[in-house]
Amino acid sequence: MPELPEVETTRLGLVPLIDKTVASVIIRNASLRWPIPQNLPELLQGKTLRALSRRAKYILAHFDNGVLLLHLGMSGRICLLEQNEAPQKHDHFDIVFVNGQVLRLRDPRRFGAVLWAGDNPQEHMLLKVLGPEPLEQDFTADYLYRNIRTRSVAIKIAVMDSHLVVGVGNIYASESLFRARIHPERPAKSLSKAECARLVTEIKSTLSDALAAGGSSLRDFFGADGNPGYFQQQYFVYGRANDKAGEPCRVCGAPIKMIRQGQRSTFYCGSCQGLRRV
DNA sequence: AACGAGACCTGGCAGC
DNA sequence: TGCTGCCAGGTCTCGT
Repeated sequence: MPELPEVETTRLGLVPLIDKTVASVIIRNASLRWPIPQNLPELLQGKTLRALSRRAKYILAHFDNGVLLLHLGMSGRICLLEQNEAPQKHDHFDIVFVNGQVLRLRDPRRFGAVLWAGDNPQEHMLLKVLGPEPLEQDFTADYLYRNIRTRSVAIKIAVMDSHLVVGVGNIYASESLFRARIHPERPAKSLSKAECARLVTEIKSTLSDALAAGGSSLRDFFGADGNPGYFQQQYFVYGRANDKAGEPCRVCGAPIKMIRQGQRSTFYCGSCQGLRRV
């Protein structure tokens, strides 16, 4: 589920909780990626949610006394319930508000996180090492070019590195490289400045398009089934091949290919994304 | 400094 | 039907 658009969609869905006060916090299973702090109930009880922001794939919930970090990992989902419901198997964490609304984290694989970052979240271990936001102005062709010049890893691996730029997950790495006509196995440092410019442009537009699509599915997102926002999306390459065969490229008709990079699946069109300047 | 592999977990599905 | 193995949207940590 959670690539950047899902996280942002989740954040927007929680906005109705702003200015609501916490009645209680329930930790059913603290063993996520890092343990949920046991003192969270005392920290949050009686405190009011003042704002919601996002950094990379972290949701920052700003309370009177500090910031709670929420990360969805691979399989996490946060639901806003209008009233309490019986928890299901993987419902690990609730924040119950005095008006009866409930923020509930469901995460089968438990790669997600719920952490207390105090009143200086930008200095938190996990946040202070992050690269620029892809949609902000400081993520430029020049920035990318300067920061991959010494890196021989494949460009697809590089753009998924959160120290370089945040928020580009496995789906959008493949999609952005396709749209920029760059082969995913190209060594990062082999990209020209013009290619960096294309890639930056396409990362921004791919994520913007996906955000718009995610936003459009907001109404469904917190429904009983928690429909993800991807159902109406048409990927150029992601998921359009397996080991044996590929569906035709939407641009040129050549079969999409699938390879493994860094233990993840990568999809590309060998014709549109030819290996040049290696 | 940079890289690759391993680690954390559960559920779903293909193949036998 | 039931078992086995592989795959999945993330990202930190460790050994080289």
